Amino acid sequence: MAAKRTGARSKQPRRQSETLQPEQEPRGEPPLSRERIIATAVELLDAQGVDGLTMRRLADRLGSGVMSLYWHVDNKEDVFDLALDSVLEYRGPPQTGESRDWRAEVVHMLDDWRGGMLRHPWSASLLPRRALGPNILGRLELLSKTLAKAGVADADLNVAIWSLWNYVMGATITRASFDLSDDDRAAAQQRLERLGESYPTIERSRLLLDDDWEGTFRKGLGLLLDGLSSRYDP
Amino acid sequence: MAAKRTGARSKQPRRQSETLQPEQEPRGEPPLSRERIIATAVELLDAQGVDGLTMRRLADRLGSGVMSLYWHVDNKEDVFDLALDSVLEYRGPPQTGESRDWRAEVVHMLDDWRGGMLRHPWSASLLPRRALGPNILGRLELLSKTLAKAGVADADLNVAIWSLWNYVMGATITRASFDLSDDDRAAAQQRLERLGESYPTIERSRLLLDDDWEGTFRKGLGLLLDGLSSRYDP
DNA sequence: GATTGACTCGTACGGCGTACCATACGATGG
DNA sequence: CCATCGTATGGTACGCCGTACGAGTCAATC
Repeated sequence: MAAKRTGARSKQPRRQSETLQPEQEPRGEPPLSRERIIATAVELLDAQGVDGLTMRRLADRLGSGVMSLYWHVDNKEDVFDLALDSVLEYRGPPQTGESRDWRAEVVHMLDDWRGGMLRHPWSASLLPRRALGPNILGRLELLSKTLAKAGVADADLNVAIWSLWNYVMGATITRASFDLSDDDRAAAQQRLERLGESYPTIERSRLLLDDDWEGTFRKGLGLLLDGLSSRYDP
Repeated sequence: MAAKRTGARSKQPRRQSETLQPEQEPRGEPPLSRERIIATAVELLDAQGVDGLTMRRLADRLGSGVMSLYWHVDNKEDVFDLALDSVLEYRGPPQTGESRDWRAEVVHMLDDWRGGMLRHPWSASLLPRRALGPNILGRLELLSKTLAKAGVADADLNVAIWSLWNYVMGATITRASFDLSDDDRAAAQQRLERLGESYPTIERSRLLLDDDWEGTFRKGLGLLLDGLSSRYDP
């Protein structure tokens, strides 16, 4: 059976010229490492989306063999977990630690969280399906601490946190998905126009064409925090 | 080439006995149809999750060849779209149409929406990634109409709708994901205990062990609607 | 009887994740 | 100096996937 396989262009074995000493890394690729794998995975995910990440492509980008990856990571799920956590780091609010009110602090962290996920649109929909990594737990801890300091009673703390979580996740997943396919909105608009009589109200309000994601997010978050405030610090 | 394939138990060509008229469908499998394919896909998704649905398994369950499916559906994505929409139908509020206040109406629809998705836990995380089908558009239209009738100004309508959407989607996706893996929570608890010092507040509030999803959902939704009410019908 | 259109499905292709195994190489220590 | 061993690399192969292609069956029609 003659191999019909594609190129597999032989990579010559590093031995390019013995007179020229190897310097450090002219172009022979730095060695594999967990960190480099994750960074490259994030690049690949940003460029090609969730389905675009395959172990083969990842190895290609790294200039290595596929199976070499498995020395550094357990499996593909592991790559997802690590890439996801790497994108959720939080450096904290910009100013001094004490001068701001709890509401500004909360809004800043949530906004930064959402921003990080939107810069890597594959991340939002991945987050709920994976175990919670250290960075997202850190954000929850900070949120928890801020709200507690603001006077939210222990009994109501979890409701408040999960409500904010739900809102941010829903907003970001929705936004990231719509972002990926602008034509979906065109298609939806067309469908709406064809079936105009079926959906008069959302057609009139141009719900699906609303472009002001940022503003809508902030205002909705405001509604939620209003609900919180009216209950806990009238 | 001897067929090494599995069973493929030859379906005799319906011609079983000309004296006995064919009844309707003794056990020869009803014929393939778009509807039967979708119903079976939903069964399979419920039983095995998103990754459990493959065209081969689907065909197996239907007692047909794999490629026969492609006469009735375009491709696997099509199957997802149809299965998803089939799960999002809304039959409306239980009582007479006029007597209830807008808030009860909204809560009922959103609760029913969430319930439907949780009965099919694969559906929630699928919804944002696919084009909006007629059933979910119908829900948005109803929501839109109810809020408009309740006095929400046109300019604020989209913010209100998207906020509710975000909240419901976030809550349901999160819940459905946690549902799938109870051990995630055990693992998270363990991690929290090992790293107790890193996350004291969320450990103390037992955030990740909170079991009252239903109650948390309702209370958070209450917060959001409070924010809405305080603005639009003080 | 020939033709057509609706429907079914076997085969095959390219791609996937990853198990298994052979290899290469620096450090160790006899 | 050679043997051994831990670290790291990667080729091959297996079983699974989605689906293109084209051959087949069968009822209705001419």
